[in-house]
Amino acid sequence: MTLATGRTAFMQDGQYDFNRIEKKWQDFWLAHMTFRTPDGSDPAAAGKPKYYVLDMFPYPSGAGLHVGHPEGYTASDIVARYKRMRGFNVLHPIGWDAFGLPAEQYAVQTGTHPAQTTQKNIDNMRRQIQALGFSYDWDRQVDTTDIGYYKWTQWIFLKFYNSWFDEVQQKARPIEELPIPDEIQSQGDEAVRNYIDSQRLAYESYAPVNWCPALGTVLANEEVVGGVSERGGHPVIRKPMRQWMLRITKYAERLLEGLNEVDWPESIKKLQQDWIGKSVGAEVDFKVVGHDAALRVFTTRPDTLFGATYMVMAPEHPLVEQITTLEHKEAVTAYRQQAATKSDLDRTDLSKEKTGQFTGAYAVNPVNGEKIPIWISDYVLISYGTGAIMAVPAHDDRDFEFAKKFNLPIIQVVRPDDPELAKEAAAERLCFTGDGTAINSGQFDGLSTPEFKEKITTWLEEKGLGKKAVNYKLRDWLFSRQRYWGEPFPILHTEGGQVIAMDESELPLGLPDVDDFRPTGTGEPPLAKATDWVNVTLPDGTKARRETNTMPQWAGSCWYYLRYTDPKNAAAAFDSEKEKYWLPVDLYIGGAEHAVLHLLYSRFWHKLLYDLGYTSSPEPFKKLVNQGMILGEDNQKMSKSRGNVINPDAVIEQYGADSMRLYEMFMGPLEATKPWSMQGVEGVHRFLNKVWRTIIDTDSGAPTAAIQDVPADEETTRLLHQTIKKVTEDIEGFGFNTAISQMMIFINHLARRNVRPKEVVETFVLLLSPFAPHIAEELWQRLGHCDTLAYAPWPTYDPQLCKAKEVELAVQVLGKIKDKIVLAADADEQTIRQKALASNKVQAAMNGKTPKKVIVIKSRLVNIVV
RNA sequence: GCCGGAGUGGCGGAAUUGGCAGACGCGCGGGAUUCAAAAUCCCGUCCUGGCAACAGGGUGUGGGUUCAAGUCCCACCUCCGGCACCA
Repeated sequence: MTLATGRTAFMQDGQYDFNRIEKKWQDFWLAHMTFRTPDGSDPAAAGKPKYYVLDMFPYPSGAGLHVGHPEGYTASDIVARYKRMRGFNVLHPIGWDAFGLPAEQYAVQTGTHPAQTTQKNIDNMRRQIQALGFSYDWDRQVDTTDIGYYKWTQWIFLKFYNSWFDEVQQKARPIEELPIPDEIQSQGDEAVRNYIDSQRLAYESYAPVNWCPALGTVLANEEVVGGVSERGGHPVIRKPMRQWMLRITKYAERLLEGLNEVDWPESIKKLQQDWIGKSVGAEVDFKVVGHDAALRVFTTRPDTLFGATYMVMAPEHPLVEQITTLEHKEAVTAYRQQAATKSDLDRTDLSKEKTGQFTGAYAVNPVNGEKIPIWISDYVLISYGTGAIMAVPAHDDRDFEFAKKFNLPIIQVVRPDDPELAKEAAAERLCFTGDGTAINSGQFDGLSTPEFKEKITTWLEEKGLGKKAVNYKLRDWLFSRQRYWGEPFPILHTEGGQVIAMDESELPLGLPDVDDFRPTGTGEPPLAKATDWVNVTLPDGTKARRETNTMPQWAGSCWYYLRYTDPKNAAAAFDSEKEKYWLPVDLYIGGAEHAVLHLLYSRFWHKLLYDLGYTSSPEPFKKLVNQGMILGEDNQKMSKSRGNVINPDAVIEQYGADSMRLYEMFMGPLEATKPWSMQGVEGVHRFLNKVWRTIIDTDSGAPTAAIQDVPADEETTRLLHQTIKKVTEDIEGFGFNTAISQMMIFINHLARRNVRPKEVVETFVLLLSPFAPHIAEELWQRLGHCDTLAYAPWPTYDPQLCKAKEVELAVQVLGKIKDKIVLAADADEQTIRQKALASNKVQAAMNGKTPKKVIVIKSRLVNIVV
C-alpha cells in the first residue's frame, strides 16, 4: 500500500503521542523563528500595539528547574500567546542571572571555573525551558556573566559614581555639574576632591558589616537569617570593612511616591513602604549642661516634649566620649565595648531586658528648662535618626520599660480619652502611646495630640530650638562583596590612596582567569590573588591597584529588562528608541520573595537612568503579579532533605509539557501557595487525551467523522460563546484555573455529541492554544491549516449568544429554598412572581399565610417573606 | 510583639462580589465494555436520619446587620508569609 508521506505520518500517529508532537512543534517554532520579536521600527510591527511580558529570570543552578519556575513562566506564556493572537507585538524574553555564590562555592570545592559550571547549568536549564514550549524570543537571551552584558552593568555603576543628587531638583545629575561651595574651593584641590567624592551616588565607606568568618566573606543583611548565614548557617559578627555603597537613601521619597503609579498587589507595595519606613516628626536640640554642645534628637512625638525625663544616646554616638563624667567613664567605656562586639542579633536578643549606663551628664529640656540625665543604651540605634533620643517613658513602650528598670521618673503629658485607660496610665501601670489630650505641658495644655504636634513644631522653629524633620528606615545599599564570581568594579586605587574610576571607553573590565577561588580568609577578596590583573601602571608611570571587591548578584538583575530591548548592542546598553518603544514592562511575573529587594533596587537603578535621560518612564514595571509557592505532595516546602522534590523533566517525560503547563495552571489561583499532586497531573492529562479523541480518529490520525462542516446547534453555540467569554476574561484576570474548568465543561459537552461542527472545534483549539500550545498546533494542522496558530485571531463572542433562553429560578420562603421554577429568561417580574406563588410546594411552605413582600432577583431567585 | 494573607467535602479548589454553597478536577463506590486487565463510557458521592419521596444541619469559633451572609460588621481561635527596639 502506498500513501503520501503526509498521510502516512497521520496513519502512524493516531494516538496522542505527546512526546513526538511536542518535539515536533518546539523544533518548528525554533526553525521558523515563530516568536522572533520585531522592534518598533520593523515593518512587521507596524500598526500593532506593543506588549512587554517579563519573567523574573532564573539563576541557572545545578539542580536545574524546579516546578516553581514553570508556574510563573506558564502564566506569562499564556498571556504572551494570548496577546499575540489579540494583535499585539509581544516582547517575551528570558535570560540568566548567572553570577552568584553557588557556582563560586562549587569552584572552591572542586576547582572548576564558575564560568564552566554556569555554562553547563545554563545549557541544561535552557533545554528544560524549551521542553516546556514557552514562546520566548531566543535571540534576545541575556546572560549577566557575559562580558558583553556586564560591560554595561559596569557602565551603569560608573553612572552612579559620576553622579550626585540635587536635593532641590530631587534628581541625579552628572558630577561635573556639582556646585562647589566657596569655602571648599578656598581650601584647595584636595578639599574639592574630597567634597566631590562625598557627593557621589557610589561611594566608599568603612561601615561595620556582617562578617562571616566561615565563609570568609561579608554578607548583606538579607543574607543573614537569625544571626547566622542564610547559606550554611555559620555565625556572623560585625566588623568594620571598606565597602562600596550606593546612595539609595537619596531616592527614598521618590521610591515611595512611585508606588502610587504602579499596578502592583497592595501587599507588595506595603512591604516596600514599610522597608522605606518614612516617618515625619521634629528634630530638637537639647543643650548639654556644662558643655558647649547640644544633643540633637529626632522624635515623631514632639507633643510629648514636656514628658521627656531623660535622654539616651546610642553607645556609638560621637558625643559620648566628650560628655561622660570622670566617675562614670569606666562603666560607660565597658558598656560601649560590650555593645561594639555584639552582633546585631545579640543586641536584639539580649535586649529583651533593657541595659544601659548613666554618663553623668545632664541636658536641658528646651521647653521647660528641666535638667534631665543622659544615658547610653543599645536600644537606641546609631544608624537611625540622630542616634539619640529624648525618652518619654509615659508614652513610649521602650522608654517606659527602661525607666521602670532604672527607676527614672515618669511624667504623664497625654491623657487618654478613655477614663479607664487614664486611670491605669496615671497609676503607671501601663504606657499610653495613643492620641489624647495634653496635660502637664504648660501653655499647650488641653490640645489634642495632632493639634499639639503641629503647634509645637512651629513654636520650636520660631524659637530656633528645632525643626520639622523626616526620617527613613531605608539605609544605603552595601554594594560590594568579597567574592570572585561577580562583576569587577571599574575602579583603581592609586599608591597615594586616591580612588579613580576607569573611563567608559575603557570598559569592559573582564574578570581575570584564576585557578584558586578560595577566600583569602583575611577579608580580602579572592581577586587580590590575581596579582597580574590587580597591579596596573597608570599612563603617568605611577602604580595602582584594581578594586578587588565585586558587585553583588543584584547588580545584573537591576537592569536586564532594559537589555532585552536591545540585547546585542555593542555600542550602548540599549538603544533609546527601542527603550522608548518597549518600556515600561506591561506585566512582570515572579515570586514574592523578591518583593522588596530586587524590585526596590531595580526601581532605584531605573530612576537614576531616568534622571540622566537614558530611560523614558519613571517606573519600570507597570503591573506586577506574584506567583505562589508550590509545596510538595506532603504539603511541606519542597526540599532535598524531605525528599519531596518534583522533577519537571520526569513530569514532562511521563505526561508531556502540555499536561505539565495545564496542571500548574489548574492547581489553583496563581498567587496562592498550593501542594503538588501527581494525580492532579494525571487528571489534566486525561483531559488532553479526551480533547484529542474528540477531534482525532485514533485509528487514522485524521479528524473524526463527527467533525463536519455544519452549523452548530443552539446549545453548543451558547456553550461555545460562554466558553470564549470565560476563557478570555479569565486570562485577562489571571484566573487560569477557572478558564481550564470551563474548557473541560465544553469538551465534556462536545465529546457527547455525534456531530461536532468544524468551526466550533477550531475555535476551541484556538482557546486551548495559549495553555497547551503543542497539542493545539498539532490539532490545528490536522484540521487542515498549513501555518502556526500563534498569530491566528483570538475568537470573539457574542454576548447575546451567551444567554440561555430558559432559566431555572430558586424559590425561597423566608430564605429557605422550597422549589425551583423554569421560566423564559426574559420573563418580567410580574410573571416570575405569579409562577413562584403558584407552586404547590411554595404554597405548602407558606402555610396559608399571605406574602408580605416578594423579592425577585432576575434569573437568580425569588424570596417570599410572609 | 507588630504588619500582611488564608481558613469551604476525604483532597486541590469554584461561587457572576450580598442572591440556589461545593462548578471543574482528584479520590472513592457502583455499573457497562473486556476472556481478563489497562484505557474508556455511564451513574452516584457535603453531613445526619430514612428503602424512598423528603426532613434537618452545614463554609474555623461566638455574636450581629439583612428578605437573603462563604461573602458585610464586632470579638476570638488556628495556620502560613514578612519585619524585628526605626524614637
